[in-house]
Amino acid sequence: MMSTVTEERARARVGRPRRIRADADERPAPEQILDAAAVLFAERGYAATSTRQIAERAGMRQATLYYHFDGKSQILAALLDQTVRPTIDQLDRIRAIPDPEAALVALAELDVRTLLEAPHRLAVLYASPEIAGSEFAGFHADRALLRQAYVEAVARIGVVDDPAFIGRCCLQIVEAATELGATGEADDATPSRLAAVCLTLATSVAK
Amino acid sequence: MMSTVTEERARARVGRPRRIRADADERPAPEQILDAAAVLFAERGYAATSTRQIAERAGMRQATLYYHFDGKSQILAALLDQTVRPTIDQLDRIRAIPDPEAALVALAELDVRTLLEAPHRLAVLYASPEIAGSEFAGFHADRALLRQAYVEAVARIGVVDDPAFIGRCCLQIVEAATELGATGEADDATPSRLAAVCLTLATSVAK
DNA sequence: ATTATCTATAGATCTATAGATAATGC
DNA sequence: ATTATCTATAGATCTATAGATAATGC
Repeated sequence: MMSTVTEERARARVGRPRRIRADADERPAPEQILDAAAVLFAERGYAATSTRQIAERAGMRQATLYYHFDGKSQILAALLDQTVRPTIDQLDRIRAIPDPEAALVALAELDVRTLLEAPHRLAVLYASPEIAGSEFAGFHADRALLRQAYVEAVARIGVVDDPAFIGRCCLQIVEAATELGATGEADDATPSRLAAVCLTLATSVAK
Repeated sequence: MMSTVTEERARARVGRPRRIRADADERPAPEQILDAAAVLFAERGYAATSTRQIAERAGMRQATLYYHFDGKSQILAALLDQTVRPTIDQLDRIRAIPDPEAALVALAELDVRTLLEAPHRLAVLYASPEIAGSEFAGFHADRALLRQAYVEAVARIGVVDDPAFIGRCCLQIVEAATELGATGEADDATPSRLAAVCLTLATSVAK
């Protein structure tokens, strides 16, 4: 009964305390690790980032990472998942939008927003051979679902000859968001502008 | 005088012979090294490729690389240069094309062809944080020249409101070539198709 | 007892340099 | 003498595991 009156005091953490106290960061350790890793992976790449650097930035010792993740690749896999999950989860809702043009725009806008909000714009790694390995097969399968959704959306509009190609181009344009974000060129208007570019491509008869 | 009659016999190589004879490869060592490195960098990334792996594939011992290049980063720098040099060298010629639309198409087609012909489509590394370092500043400066050329080309056409943004999108579309090439989706028609997409973007009034 | 951390380290790298060596060139 | 290679290695990593330890929970 008295135990309910612990509002003010931060809940004491179970387990041996950290040696380097990253004070005021009350988030669970896995979240701190993912956040630290995202910054470093996006800044210098996956292979060039060591587990020691990740741990240091997360305020813990290198070996502690392995209590929370099975290995370095699992950390990246979790992060990559965050860059596609929100969009994937809404694909059905988007497919149900009656107006085909509105559906493509909705898909592109959502995707751009997801990429820009993803931890430290991790999608800069998308094209990199660093993530070609089979450890990341789950991510690649998800990204294929997304690509397919663009192709479908373009096909539904029904203007262009080759929806597979144009859908692919749309995905490419949307993923430009990450680079725009990284160089500070992105703002609130970016999602709708990139979506407008996709719509232009999907509704212009090839000359 | 007699020395001119050495056609048939392969010219004997100066220097200690290689231990592992990569027979029938008569190219100069630096070329063999660049070729080996391009394959590996494109397949697994820069940081994840060791100098030992490069040397092995090039048919020599790891230390031998350092006779020809100052270090691993110089190898990548030389390769990156090859992915932009042919286009950069022709920028003036392209700027001189009288018809603005033809100029944009020529720029995009040339660039796509350069990217597809570059050693093992090394441009897959373009977006990667692995090459963000200052060792590659020369490459980044060249790429900025290219980006500027797209913006200019779009501005010359004079249809869209925001040539900077649309030019940026064109560059992104052109660089899609590398990924298309890597997944086997590219063919002879790819340069003109991607160029057509750029033209569509540059000549469609935003809706 | 359970949890989350720590210290310490094995074993496998990796880059770059030093210095020897085996060819050709003159 | 010059060139292009080799062998050997220093010194600095890096990932992952083993096992100890310092908290809370019951």
